[in-house]
Amino acid sequence: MKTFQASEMDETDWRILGELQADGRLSYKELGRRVHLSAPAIAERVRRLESAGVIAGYGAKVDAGRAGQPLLAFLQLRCRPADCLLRTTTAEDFPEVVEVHKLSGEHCTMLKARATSLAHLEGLIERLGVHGDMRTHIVLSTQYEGRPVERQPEDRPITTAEGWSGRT
Amino acid sequence: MKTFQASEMDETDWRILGELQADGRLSYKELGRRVHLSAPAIAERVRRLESAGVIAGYGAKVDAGRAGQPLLAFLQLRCRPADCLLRTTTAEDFPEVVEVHKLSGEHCTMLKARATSLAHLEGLIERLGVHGDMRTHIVLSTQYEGRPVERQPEDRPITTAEGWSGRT
DNA sequence: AATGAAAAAACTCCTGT
DNA sequence: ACAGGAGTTTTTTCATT
Repeated sequence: MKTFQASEMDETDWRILGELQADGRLSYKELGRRVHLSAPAIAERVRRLESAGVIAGYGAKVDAGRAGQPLLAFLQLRCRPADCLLRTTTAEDFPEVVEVHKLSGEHCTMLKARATSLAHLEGLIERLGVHGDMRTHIVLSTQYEGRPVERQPEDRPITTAEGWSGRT
Repeated sequence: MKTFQASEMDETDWRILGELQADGRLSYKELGRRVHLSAPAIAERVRRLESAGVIAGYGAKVDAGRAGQPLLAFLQLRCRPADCLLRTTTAEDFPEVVEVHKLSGEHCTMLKARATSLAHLEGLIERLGVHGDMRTHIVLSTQYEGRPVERQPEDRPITTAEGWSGRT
């Protein structure tokens, strides 16, 4: 493992990252053509990004709807600590849950789940509900998902009330 | 484009889908070895999944944290219809927003956003806030994300109160 | 980092079952 | 619908500048 900081990534690295997120099967040759670098130069940069863990792997993007799971929902769970979902169950118990995040705030967990039908979703909610209070948000439509991670612009100045400015 | 239903996917198709989601760069030969099929047979199945849109593409998986964006937040927005986010802005205005979903319920939109720092996140929230009420959920840690879409088990029977059973 | 050549690997076609 | 093998193309890697 290399010590490689995100801050060391130059514009070319970000372009490579963008291209590879859009098409993970690009050859070094084609990738080089797009970012104006030779294949060996590309190969070295990609290997560096991989060994630094910036590129964690490559995967097929599956359209869940076309794979028979058209329903998407966000479920906020406020567990009873005694039998919190994260302590008493395992990922295999809920194959429809595709993301699990621990949250700040009153709801301890945010789940993202896919289901084949409303009946399926209903059953899932019922199975999850025993672990605590739940707030369900059914997605009507998705504008976009899986947007590539890209370079962020400089932090913009934050408007601060004059009387409360942090340090002068 | 073929008329290809998700219901026609057999166990082998699901295994292929699983392997390709885990590693989108597998060769047909290696993929065939794993699911016990020859390379030509695999190639045909993969092409069928691609042209049916079940496989929407291939991409590099980027570790946002290692790419300099360690912060993740879910933002629920209840827009004023007049200047709803989805009507008055474009994706380029908010590169930190990686997902946009329209929701049922009182909050019309669920956003997922990544930021480089708390100051950055603060600025983002401020810029988004002008479009309506917002509820912010900062992710403390992510248990998992990007779980592969997999075959769902049969719908389990839903417990129904006797006196309210739908049809008898 | 670019170029060019050698080596390796992948894909596809074809035939047979 | 699938397996096996040969041929062809592409990709990767190495040496050199």
